[in-house]
Amino acid sequence: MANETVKIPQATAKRLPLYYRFLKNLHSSGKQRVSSAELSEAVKVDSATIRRDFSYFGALGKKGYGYNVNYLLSFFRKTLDQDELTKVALIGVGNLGTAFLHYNFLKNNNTKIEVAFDVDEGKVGKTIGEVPIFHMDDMDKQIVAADIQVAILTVPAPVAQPITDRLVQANVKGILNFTPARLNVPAAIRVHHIDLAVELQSLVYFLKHYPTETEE
Amino acid sequence: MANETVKIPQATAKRLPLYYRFLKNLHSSGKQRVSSAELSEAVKVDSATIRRDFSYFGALGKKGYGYNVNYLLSFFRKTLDQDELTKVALIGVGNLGTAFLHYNFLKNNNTKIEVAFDVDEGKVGKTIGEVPIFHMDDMDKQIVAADIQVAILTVPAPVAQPITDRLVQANVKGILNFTPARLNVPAAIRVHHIDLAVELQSLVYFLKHYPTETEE
DNA sequence: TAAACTTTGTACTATTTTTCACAAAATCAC
DNA sequence: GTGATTTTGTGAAAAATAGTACAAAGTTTA
Repeated sequence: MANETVKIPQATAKRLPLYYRFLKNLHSSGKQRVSSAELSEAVKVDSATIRRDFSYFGALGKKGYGYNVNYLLSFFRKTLDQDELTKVALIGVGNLGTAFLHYNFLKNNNTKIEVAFDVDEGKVGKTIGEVPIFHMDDMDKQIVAADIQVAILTVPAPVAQPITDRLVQANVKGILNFTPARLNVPAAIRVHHIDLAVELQSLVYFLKHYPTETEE
Repeated sequence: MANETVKIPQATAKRLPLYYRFLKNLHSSGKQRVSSAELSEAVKVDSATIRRDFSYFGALGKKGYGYNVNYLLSFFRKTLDQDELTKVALIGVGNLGTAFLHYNFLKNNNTKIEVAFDVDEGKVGKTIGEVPIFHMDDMDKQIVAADIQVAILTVPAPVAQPITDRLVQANVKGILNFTPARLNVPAAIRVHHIDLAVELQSLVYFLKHYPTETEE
């Protein structure tokens, strides 16, 4: 499962999907080769950092030439397990949840939202972006049955923890948490936290206190 | 404007809004005092890190006692400029944009979405969450007139850069970018980038390659 | 073929962030 | 009031991340 030889630094691992997307862009625009300097310009990451990131996977480039787009792309496809589908459930079909359902993650991606859940009877039974919406009461059963590995949590904050407990029970391994709640989960479960209000506030803080500073 | 004595580390600055929110919770639940250990449990940040973060602002706590919730709260309110309102514009009233408009940022916060823009004539003229929606053609004029400082960018990727150029022209100082595009802006403009697809992909990568590892 | 040029991969250095661990100061219990 | 307990604030160490600079190895040009 963990099939790389060396442990990749977390900071690097977070940039991989970004690299992958830009490589896809380059590929579809017909580009054959690319240098770390060009890539740097596009993704706004220092070119040395990019070369270092790539080097964790071995020597992927050629001196004086750069990187072969096709080679790099197929390498990353393997590395990011683009061939292996990860099944996702969306919990909470509010505005944010609906945005996710329309945002078709399946395209060229290794994740697919298979099912969505909500308490609103007006939504249950409908389909958004080809994803069927079920009632929250059926969540646990359905998630186990469909062998869902990841949940996107877009529910009101007060119910975030109890629902999380149910997700853990249902064998979910990762949670993308959009609620402001900080979730309590066993160590084996991975939670990524995206807090929209905090993002906006911290942007404002930086604006006021770091007048002209380097980027995030 | 930059009114703290010392430069606060960026990592610390990003945690401040989080601390602030949990302090508000504690306050409204009637708690008088709190230790770094308790806070650590709640926000999932190491207690030593919390103490260090606080210490950048001076000695806010009392040994053997902890921190006074009221004192800390009013201190952070000042520090985070909760009294000073930052005006925000929302560009692109799709699903994600609509989610923002319903998410009433005004409550207890220092930011307010004043106006929204879209190209869809069906949306122009309407109001969502008390925020009026104007046509994109009027954006530049309106943003200058309303003295908007921050823009939330929830538009399709292909138009992200041209719209950004207009925002820069209109004197916007910060952009919260939800499009996959990496924006080119002058050094003085701050861009925070939240890439939903990348977040999901990197969660999946961590799940597959770091079986039981520490949190993000 | 040879000289000029390009670009990687990485040793080394710098910076940032986190954590340990403990003295000092205060609280708490009785 | 006194001793046990709690908890901060921070020096120092460790860990993580980023950036500089350059030899090496290739490409390109002519």
